[in-house]
Amino acid sequence: MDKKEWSVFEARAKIIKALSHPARLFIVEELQNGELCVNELRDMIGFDMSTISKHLSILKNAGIVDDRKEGTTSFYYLRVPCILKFFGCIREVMESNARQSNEIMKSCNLKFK
Amino acid sequence: MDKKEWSVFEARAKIIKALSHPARLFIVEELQNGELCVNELRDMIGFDMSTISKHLSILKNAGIVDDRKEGTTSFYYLRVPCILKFFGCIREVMESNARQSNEIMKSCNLKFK
DNA sequence: TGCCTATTTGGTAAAATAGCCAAATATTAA
DNA sequence: TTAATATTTGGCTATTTTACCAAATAGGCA
Repeated sequence: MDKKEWSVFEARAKIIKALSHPARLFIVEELQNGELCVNELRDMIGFDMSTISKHLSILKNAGIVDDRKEGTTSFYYLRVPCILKFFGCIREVMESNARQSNEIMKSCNLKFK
Repeated sequence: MDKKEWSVFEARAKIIKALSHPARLFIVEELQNGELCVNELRDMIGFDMSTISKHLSILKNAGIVDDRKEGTTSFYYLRVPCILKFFGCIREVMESNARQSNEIMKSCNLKFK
């Protein structure tokens, strides 16, 4: 594959990678309902504030969120709402996986409790 | 956050993480056009065959692709076509990023060549 | 059986990621 | 100016990821 084409896939992967962590997924999902500051997210998620701050900077660096300063507080918000369409698809994958597991269980004559 | 809720985000993150590598994105995109074997993908991407095989197993493990054996050959195919909707959104993020860079350039009186 | 082809698996080294703590920065209030 | 608050940054360690090579596995065919 040529270098130029590969760099397109790298750029896409960078954005997706920014979403590939539970804390960051949680943040994106929460920001649907409006902006939040680092403090508030820390209280919801429970990691160290510095950890949350770094997750936010990864999302910001990917262009998924942006921030707005007010005094000493940084309010983060979703910059690209279409990200939310992602979740529908992820859900489909999970349901499809569950269906498959279910069939395997059945074929072994097992049942979910 | 409670443990159970967190595990949902972990499950989602696992699926997204499976997509967060340029080779794996390339594979998914190629599989839109029909199934391919490891060999063919190796020729297109250029990594070692064992590397490709491992990328495929990550995608399979996430439930995104599945395989069908024919003799010694494994044909891989997309199991969940909705994955493709992802790319539209990724593109939007990239365009939005480009727009922003462009505005920063402008505000510095610079232009793209 | 023994060889050839296609793929997977195990091992390993280098790089990236994630979390915490402590320290630095910045803004507001006293 | 000093103190208090909100956030970011640097440093460190532990873990995970990635890619290669070599070896193992499996099917098809002479």
